[in-house]
Amino acid sequence: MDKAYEHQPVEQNLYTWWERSGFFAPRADAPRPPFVISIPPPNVTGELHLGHAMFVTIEDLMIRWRRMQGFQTLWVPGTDHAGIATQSQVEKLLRSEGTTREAVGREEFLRRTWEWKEKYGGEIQNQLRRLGASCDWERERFTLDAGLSRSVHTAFKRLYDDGLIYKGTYLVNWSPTLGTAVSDLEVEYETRNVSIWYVRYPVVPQESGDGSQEPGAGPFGHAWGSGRWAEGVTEWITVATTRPETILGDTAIATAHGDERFAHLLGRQAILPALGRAIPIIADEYVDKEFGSGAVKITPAHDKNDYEVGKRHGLAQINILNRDATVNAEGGPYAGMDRFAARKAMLADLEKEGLLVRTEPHTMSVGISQRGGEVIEPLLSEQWFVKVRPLADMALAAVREGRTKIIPERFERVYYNWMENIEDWCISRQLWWGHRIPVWYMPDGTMVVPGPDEAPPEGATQDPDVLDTWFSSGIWPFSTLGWPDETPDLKAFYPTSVMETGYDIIFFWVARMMMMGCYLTGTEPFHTIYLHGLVRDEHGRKMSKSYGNVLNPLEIMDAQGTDALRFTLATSGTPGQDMNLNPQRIESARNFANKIWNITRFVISKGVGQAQGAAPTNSTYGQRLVPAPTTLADRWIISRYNRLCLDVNRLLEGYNFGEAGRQLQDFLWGEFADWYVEIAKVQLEGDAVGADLSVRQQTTRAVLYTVLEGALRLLHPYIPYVTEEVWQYLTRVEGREPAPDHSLMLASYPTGDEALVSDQAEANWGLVQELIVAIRNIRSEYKVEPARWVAATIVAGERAGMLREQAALIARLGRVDAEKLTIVESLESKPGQSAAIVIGTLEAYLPLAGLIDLAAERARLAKELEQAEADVARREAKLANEGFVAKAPANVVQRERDSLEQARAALAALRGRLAEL
RNA sequence: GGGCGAUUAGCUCAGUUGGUUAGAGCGCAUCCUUCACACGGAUGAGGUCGGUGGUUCGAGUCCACUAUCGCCCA
Repeated sequence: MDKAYEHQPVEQNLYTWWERSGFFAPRADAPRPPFVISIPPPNVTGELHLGHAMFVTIEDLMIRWRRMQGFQTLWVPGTDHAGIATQSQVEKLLRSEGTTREAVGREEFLRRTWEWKEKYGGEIQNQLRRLGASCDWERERFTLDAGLSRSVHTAFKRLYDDGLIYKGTYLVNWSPTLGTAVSDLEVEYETRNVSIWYVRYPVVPQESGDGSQEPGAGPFGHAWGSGRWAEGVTEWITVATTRPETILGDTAIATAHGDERFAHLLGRQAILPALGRAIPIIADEYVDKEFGSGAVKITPAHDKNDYEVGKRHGLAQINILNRDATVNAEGGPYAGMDRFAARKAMLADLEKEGLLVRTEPHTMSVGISQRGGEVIEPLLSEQWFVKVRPLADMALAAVREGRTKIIPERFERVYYNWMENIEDWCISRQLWWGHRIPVWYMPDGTMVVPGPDEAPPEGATQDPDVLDTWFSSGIWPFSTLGWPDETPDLKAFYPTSVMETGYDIIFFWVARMMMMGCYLTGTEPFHTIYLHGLVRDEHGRKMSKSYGNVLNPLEIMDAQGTDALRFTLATSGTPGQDMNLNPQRIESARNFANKIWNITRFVISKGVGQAQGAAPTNSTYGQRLVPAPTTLADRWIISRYNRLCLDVNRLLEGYNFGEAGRQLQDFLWGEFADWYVEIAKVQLEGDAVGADLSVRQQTTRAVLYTVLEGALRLLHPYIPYVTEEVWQYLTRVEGREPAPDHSLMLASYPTGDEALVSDQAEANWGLVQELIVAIRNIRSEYKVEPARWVAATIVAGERAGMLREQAALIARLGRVDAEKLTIVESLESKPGQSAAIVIGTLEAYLPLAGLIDLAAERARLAKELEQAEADVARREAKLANEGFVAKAPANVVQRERDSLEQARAALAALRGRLAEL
């Protein structure tokens, strides 16, 4: 083994070996309970980012842990066709070739997109492999593959036949640059500083009938743009609007009920600027008297609220925009202009005609396309919708009744709130890349929805639109297992166990899977939803290319290793909480991998492992450890190890992956390496070999082996590569070919044994540790050269016997000369020129002739005395409190009494010592 | 407008049902190239746990209010 761990040569070899050996596939060799995860499918042409690294880390952690526990684990991988994202990429490519998708036609466009997918799709899968993902690649799926397309078709047909899918003309969110409708979820809202314009409309004089005019002409016949359009008008009504161009689509002006300012105008008509159309002045509950001028223009085809008002009053819906957001023929003089150009032109004309009363600054929430970033246009168009209420009710019940749990729990409320207020889901997209809506139209316009295995009728044409990508993602947990067919996989692995993903797609994806799963399969698609937080930069900023603070997981893996990245992601945060990723933490995690490497090097160098001829798989402490009396230190580390096993299992069961990982690191580094390895060096001393090893030496080796090997198992789900690599070194027997399945990832996960946890061993060794640290502290404070072995006298009362047994360790680890270490029950006269240590009832003296400055020693002890006094006072007060003694649990009170006793002893000892000096 | 989260050491974060002296990593100071590891070891400094009030024998932890920052929904 090299001196330092080099991840580069290790990772790819191990992964290839694991994958080729079929370790990732569920094992059918014995009846085992299943544990199943469907991967959140990344965009097929996407590139790995930290969000992917995050989900792979957590999901692989769960999968490897459950696999080692003996579950029949299946992690289904796959990719998503990502309609808009992929189509945009290919359109960009076409543009660079000077053409467009419309120009090349649908068939050619799809051919090009598949070509694109073949070229760039697949990269992401290899990147997931680099992360160590132990998913079953044999079962990999793609949302647009034949099987899944059939599932999508089946789902559509079922919902359609059940009356849960309908087509209709409604106001939808329109993305002009993408040229498609998007769902409510795909619109983000941004508060913007805009202007609000007050525009006055002429009111039709009472005597002039219906007020109809020549198109475009003002009330007295002057043309729009003449500057005289409003000449002669005597009565006006002023509205406030942020979108003057939509005046072209106005079909009413509304005021609040009972607003006296407008009472006399109700029932009369106003004349639309530019178009000269007469529109009614009405009253509606929607209008807020206090807002703007108190009167609002109503444009039912271009605003959600206006749409509702329009429906209440039977107003016409006039669509003034084309699909590219240019003004259509309804816009009269503005036809052909872009929506924003039309706004400018309209404002200029209003000004010219004297209709623009004033302009005020205004803040409002603007709908932005999540994908393209442009302003979303509410547009009236014919689309397909899912009637979600019945589905949502089933999905709600599944969580309410506890059949599906959400972790962290607080997201359950978010889920309820959304499900309860859900609106119908617009599922049609005016795109080409995706599942084409399986509806055909006969020449007479009749709709036909054949099943997936039926041919569409002769002469029928298929609906041109495709389905929202989330529609196919919504059935992912079961479509990937073969649904609607009752395949063996579906029977064995559905419903799945855990859905693990970021909380940012709880509505987009998780909620939709719940709805679709509950409805189409009659059961909740997973029992647990675990939501992780978002990865941000070290100062909590969102990572973005424009900001330049993006960390690339591939670069991190190259530089620090996959384990370093995984361990950092797994242990830096808590469930559901955003994580500020500090690159220094990744470095620490890299160092941890190196530490593991070197601990193993040490253990192996001591002849543990190969030389023992160990048969390690399924080794446990009970079977492996030489059944001989062990030292206190052995009992201590064995106790700590077993406690760790119990704690880690408990934490993992509770999805506390971070805490479990941190405890593993603390144990392996802070206890095993920092203490037990040093202890082992002492316990292994002597030149015996082979059968001549003393029992103590054999036991030490067994403990080293057992604890390290167990810790590697515990850590494997976190850092699979380094643990597997060193485990191979540790467990392989020289000259013997390992079994083909000799892999840490298939070893059993340690459970821990309560019987081996010893509070007494931990307390006793704890005291020894404290004593050693105190000796080192004195050495450090008095600047004793490291090479100098000091003398020490320890006064330990009834614990003298226990400490005497540890004399060799105290001497070595505290750098005390073993010849000059005395441990006594009590001491008549205390040494003079020496530094004193007081730990409860235990005292120790280090004669440091020539180094002790009496004044300094007095000051040092005085400081400790001060602390001891405060300690005693605090405990006395606590125990003097009747409420505490009466109400606190007995063990807590007893512990307090014991501590007080110790503190008093320390106080007395310190006072005595100070008096002597 | 409704809801959620965060606020703990210089920085990034832990702290599981309330119970000894609140922890880690990085950074900092002093020392150590002792035969597993300088990607290391030893020792240490550093925090009135955002604020106020409450519940309790006891609050970083529970409750109320509040400040700041962030997010979600409308």
